[in-house]
Amino acid sequence: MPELPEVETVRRGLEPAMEGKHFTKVEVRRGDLRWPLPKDFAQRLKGKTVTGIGRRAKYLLADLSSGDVLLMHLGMSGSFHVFQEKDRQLGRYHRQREKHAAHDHVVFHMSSGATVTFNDPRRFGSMKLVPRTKLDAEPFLKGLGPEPLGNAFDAATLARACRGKKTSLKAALLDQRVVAGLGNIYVCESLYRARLSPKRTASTIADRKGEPNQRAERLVESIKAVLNEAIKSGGSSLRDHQRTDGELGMFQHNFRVYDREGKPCPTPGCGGTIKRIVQNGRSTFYCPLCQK
DNA sequence: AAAAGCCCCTGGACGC
DNA sequence: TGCGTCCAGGGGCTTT
Repeated sequence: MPELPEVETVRRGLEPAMEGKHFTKVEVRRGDLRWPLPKDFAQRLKGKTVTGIGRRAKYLLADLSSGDVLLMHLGMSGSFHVFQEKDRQLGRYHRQREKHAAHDHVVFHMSSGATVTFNDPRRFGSMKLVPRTKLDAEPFLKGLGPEPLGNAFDAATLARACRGKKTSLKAALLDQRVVAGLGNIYVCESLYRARLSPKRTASTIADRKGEPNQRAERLVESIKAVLNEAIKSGGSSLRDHQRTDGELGMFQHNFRVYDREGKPCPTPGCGGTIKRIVQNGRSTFYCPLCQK
């Protein structure tokens, strides 16, 4: 489900509930997520204080007073829900949770009285405890490319990463080693805004020396703009993504191409029709007329 | 080494 | 209403 804007939305929702608080109780109802949680998972969290919650690409990282970092990934269908004591008193907890409670796999009880529930129907999500001193060597994080919203991500960086790549631009942008945090939606939307075809060979945004051309400039600008707008809207809610307060993200209403097969291209004067193709086994939506 | 394919899993939408 | 089929915001691992 969640790409960078959704994960960032979740991070911001978890922050007030968890930062500076300690775990009073941790329930593991189903430990068989993408990778099984270790036997001592709950025990290693209990009593520890969350000193901060960060994000790297689509990973959430909770820094703990024990020196561990709790690494969390939402997979395709994972979500976190925060309930305050007053929610429970008002009966909100029960009303909102009963339908999905079967997939509440991990529950954090925080010293603030807040309950943080990890729900994940497909169980592609994961959690892992890593000593902070070993974070640099963490395999899941090690190969990740630059953060697309960071200053280090610019046309030169992207062009260098795409230099000599024979694969499609779409596949290159989905590759987390090239740029970290984009997924199927925001790749499609970025390519549309940059007026670049998803079928274009990735290396064509750079010259032979790997220097960026004007396509690379446009693409980087589009990526940053789309992600920033999406974060402002609380992400996109298609099937599973919700904010930690249960409210929906709103960016799906701003999709220009994603999931809009057969609809008119929104580019003024274009007159094209959004097409769906399959690349590397995943849907791509684009306008064949104005995306070259 | 790079690129593409396979798979993990559940549920919703669709056609018959 | 009850199937069966296809599809889904990811990504590690395996194969080509």
